[in-house]
Amino acid sequence: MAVTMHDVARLAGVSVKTVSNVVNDYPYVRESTKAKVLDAIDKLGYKVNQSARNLRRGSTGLVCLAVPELKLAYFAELADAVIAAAEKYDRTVLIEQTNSDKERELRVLHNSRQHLFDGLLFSPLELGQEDIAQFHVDYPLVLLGERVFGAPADHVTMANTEAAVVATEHLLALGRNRIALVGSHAGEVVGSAGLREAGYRQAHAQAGLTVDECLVREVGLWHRAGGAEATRKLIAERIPFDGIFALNDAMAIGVLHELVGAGIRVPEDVAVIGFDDVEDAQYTQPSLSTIDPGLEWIAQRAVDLLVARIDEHLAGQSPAPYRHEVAPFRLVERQSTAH
Amino acid sequence: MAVTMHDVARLAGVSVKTVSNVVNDYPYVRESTKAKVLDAIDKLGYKVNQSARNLRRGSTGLVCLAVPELKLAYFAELADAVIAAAEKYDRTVLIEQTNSDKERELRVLHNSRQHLFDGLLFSPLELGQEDIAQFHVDYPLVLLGERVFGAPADHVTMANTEAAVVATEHLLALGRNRIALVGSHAGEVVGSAGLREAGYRQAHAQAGLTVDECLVREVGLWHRAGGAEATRKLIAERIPFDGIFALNDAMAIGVLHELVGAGIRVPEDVAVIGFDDVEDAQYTQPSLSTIDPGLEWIAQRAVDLLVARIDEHLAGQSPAPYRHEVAPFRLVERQSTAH
DNA sequence: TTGTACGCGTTATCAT
DNA sequence: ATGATAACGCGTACAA
Repeated sequence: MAVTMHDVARLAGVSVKTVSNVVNDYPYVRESTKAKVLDAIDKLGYKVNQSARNLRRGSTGLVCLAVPELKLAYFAELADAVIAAAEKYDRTVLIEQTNSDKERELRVLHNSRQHLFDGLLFSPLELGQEDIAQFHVDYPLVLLGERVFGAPADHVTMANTEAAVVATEHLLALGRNRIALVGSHAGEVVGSAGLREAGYRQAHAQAGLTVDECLVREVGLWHRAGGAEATRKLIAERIPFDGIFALNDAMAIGVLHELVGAGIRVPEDVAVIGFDDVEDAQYTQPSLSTIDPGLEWIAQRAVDLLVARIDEHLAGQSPAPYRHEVAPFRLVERQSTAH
Repeated sequence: MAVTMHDVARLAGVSVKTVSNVVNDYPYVRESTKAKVLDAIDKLGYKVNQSARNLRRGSTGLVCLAVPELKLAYFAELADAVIAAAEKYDRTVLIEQTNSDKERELRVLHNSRQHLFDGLLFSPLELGQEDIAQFHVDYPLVLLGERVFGAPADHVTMANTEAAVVATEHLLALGRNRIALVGSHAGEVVGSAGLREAGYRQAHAQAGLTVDECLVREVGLWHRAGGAEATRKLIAERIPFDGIFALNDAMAIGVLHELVGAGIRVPEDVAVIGFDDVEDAQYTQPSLSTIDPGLEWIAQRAVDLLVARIDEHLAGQSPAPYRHEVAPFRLVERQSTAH
């Protein structure tokens, strides 16, 4: 059977409270007693029972990060950054994959393992503005991404539209004026697709150009395969283009693969830019220009906010006004848009 | 305050036991009472308190997966596969990153959040054969990877040496006989590096060739940057080579990047093969030949074994003999080794 | 089929 | 500086 505080207390000849004091670094413990207790702990191989501690404390020290898919480099890097940020607060991160499944997103939010984590960092993909009521939960929640705005929760986003304007302007400045957009979600207004596409259009408008709609290519799931397929079609349909703005790096990688495979030179024939600045972008052939959306910043800020909310929640305070924070972004120029 | 079973019981006009019965799908509950209880649960928004349940049950339903780094595509894909496999058993996966830090690996194994998870799936990188005593833990443990053999735990591995033989033979069959090895760990015997290098050497020996030692390149951390750097050096030192076996795909991606960047044609001038069959391997330029080590199989099997051990542990049985299972692998031919 | 009462291992509130 | 004791919320003998 597992060894408990009582066992330790008995062996050390003290009360459980004293053992608890030692374990929790309560300052007013005589050195000699502390030594006795530590000795007993060592002898018995005692480990705190987290379940009991959690029950008593009413919190678990766990923070949940819910993302669509870890296989997507962006989310793997986000998870990495969140874990690092949470560590500073001595908190463990529980990762949930929602697999772009609405059911699962709802489950994370509601049923899920309630009371298992103290707070949730949620990056929804399927739930949208119309589901805003769902985000009314009674535990600390911080939203990531651009699917939902105005929910009763803190929200950390990136400057999608502004960054997309910069990316598009970068291509335009290269003298490209038939820039294909890869990754559009028709009819979407909020959401990364909608917001980034808006930037693409805005940059064109500001340059006095009209967008040729047959250059705007729909891709549902932003995976490499989608980018590759969109490019194949673009080529097959003999639509002329001299630039491609892929709405994320995964698709851009697929785009590059197809272009180079088809003997189209990048950037000479077609300049390509992505979005995310995933590590892989440095190692594509040619290396990929992209937008660094401030991932580290986002992770750090989101964890800061969440931890603050958790403390607030545990203290029984009523919530301070919700905040919406936007990460600073940066254009990263590499070979795929060199001149 | 959070709503408890007592609140539900009171509202439904039954005892807590009945509420508990309903919540846990105990079959012998009258339909009418069940309905009353469910109704009350709904009205109050009651959620089971996991901490209390865990304490009472003596288990948490959590399984921990400890990997070096999620940013490495291989581990992200492993995590994905493990989460999927665990789901079949209704178990949640807690991911710990050890960042190739020995301290952290020990912490996961020992201090860590004992009693927070029911079992551990551990892929060590720094701990090795000399630390085998450390693996003597009193909770269910399944080892992944090739750092430690003969520990008192189930172990799921891949056929490193055999697969490396196949990869090397594949290059040799192309007529390449100056094959550089990227990712060596000098002096390592077990461990992915040692085992795969052994396969490389074995294939050469079987073909009656001797390995030119200046083709064997050391890379500590198997990241893209390491592969790129090794390739740069190989070129700078003017060492002739017509093939490269990178010991994982991340390095192979770095290798490809440097080769193509230096104007060396792949596969015409230099054929390249990797190891892991990460999704990215399909999208490099040219696409990367590699070894599919049976990741899904590994994840599934590891979870099966772990869950079995957990059940055994909870039942208080003494452990059945430990098993060592080896996943089936497969050579994946792509453009980087086409002829 | 349902209710009562106790214990899981901690931490918190008092005392002393 | 330390000890006795009562919660925390749930599951489960045992009883009814």
